[in-house]
Amino acid sequence: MDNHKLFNKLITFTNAVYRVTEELTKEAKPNVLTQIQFDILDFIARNQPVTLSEICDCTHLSMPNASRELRKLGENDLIEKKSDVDDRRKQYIYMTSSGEKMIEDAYKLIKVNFDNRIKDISKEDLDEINYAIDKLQSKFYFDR
Amino acid sequence: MDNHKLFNKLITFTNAVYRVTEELTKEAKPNVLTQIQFDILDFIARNQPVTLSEICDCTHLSMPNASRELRKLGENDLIEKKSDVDDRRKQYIYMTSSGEKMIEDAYKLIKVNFDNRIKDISKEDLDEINYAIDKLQSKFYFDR
DNA sequence: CTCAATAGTTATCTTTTGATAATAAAATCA
DNA sequence: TGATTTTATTATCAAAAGATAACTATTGAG
Repeated sequence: MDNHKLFNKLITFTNAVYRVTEELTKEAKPNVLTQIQFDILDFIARNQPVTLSEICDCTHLSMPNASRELRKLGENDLIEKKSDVDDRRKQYIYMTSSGEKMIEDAYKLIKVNFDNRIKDISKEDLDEINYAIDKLQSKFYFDR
Repeated sequence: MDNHKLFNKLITFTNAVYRVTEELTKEAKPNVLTQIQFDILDFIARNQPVTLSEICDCTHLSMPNASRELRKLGENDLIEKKSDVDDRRKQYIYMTSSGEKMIEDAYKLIKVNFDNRIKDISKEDLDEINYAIDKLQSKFYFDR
C-alpha cells in the first residue's frame, strides 16, 4: 500500500462523508437562520461559554462579520452575552433556552435521518462501524 | 452499544473529518476562482464529460446560477462545451488542459499536506487506517 | 501616568450567491 | 402538425457573506 493509493482512497472517502452528512443534515437548519448563523450557534452549543474571538478563530470569520451575525442571533433571543467580571473587555456568550431548543430540535431531526440510514444494518456491522470510527478518529483525524 | 452513543460518536467524527479536510485543502483553491467555481471544476474533473443538468443535480445549484458560473469557467479557459450530436439541446462539458492543470496543481498541494500529516504514522497504523476507511465506506458511507 | 495591545462594535462597500422571470432551440408526444 | 417537455441561456433583483476603516472601552507594560 503506497501513499498515493491511500491518498486517493481518502479523497473518495471524504467525498462520501460530505455527501452522506449533507443527506443526514438536510432540512435540519431552521429557516430563520442562515447557514453561517446556524454554524455559529452550533459552535456555541458545543463549546459554551465562548468569546467572540474564539468564534472567529474557529470559523474563519473576521471580528466585524462575526459580531454582526452574533448580534442577529442575540436579536432572535438565541444567545446572550455576559461580561467577564475580571476582564470587562471580554464577553462570554451563552445559549438561551430557545437557542438550546433550536439546536436540540435540529439534532433530533438529524437523529431520525441517522436511524433511518442504519435501520437495516446488522448488529455486527454496527460494531464494525463503531470500531472503525474509533480507529480513524485516534489514528488519523486527531487534533494537534 | 446503543444507537445514541454511535450517533454522538458520528457527530464528533464528522466534525473531525471536516476540520482535518479543511486543514488539508487549505490554500489549494486558486484565487482566481470562488469556492463554488472550484467545486464545479472539481466535479467536472471527476465526472467528465457532464451536462449542465448533472452539475445542477449534484451541487444543488439552479440552472441559471450554474450556467452563470460555468460561463465564467469558460471565460477563464478552464472548461469547454461541445453539443451532443444526437440531442443538440445537450452540451457536454469537458476540462481544457489548463483546467486539468489547475485541478492537478490543487491536488498536488493537498497531497503535500497529506504526506506531512501521515509522515510520523507507522506502517502498521497506516494499514489500520486503510482498513478502517474501507469498512466505513462499504458499511456506512455507501451510495444508495 | 502614558502608550500599546486586546476585545469588541458600528458603518459602509463589494463580491458572491440565490431566486425568479422571460426567452430560445431542440426533442418528443399525441 | 401543433402542443408540450427538456436543456440551457440571459437578465434582474435580493440576500448573504466578505473586507476594511474608524471607533470605544478596557487592560497591561514600562
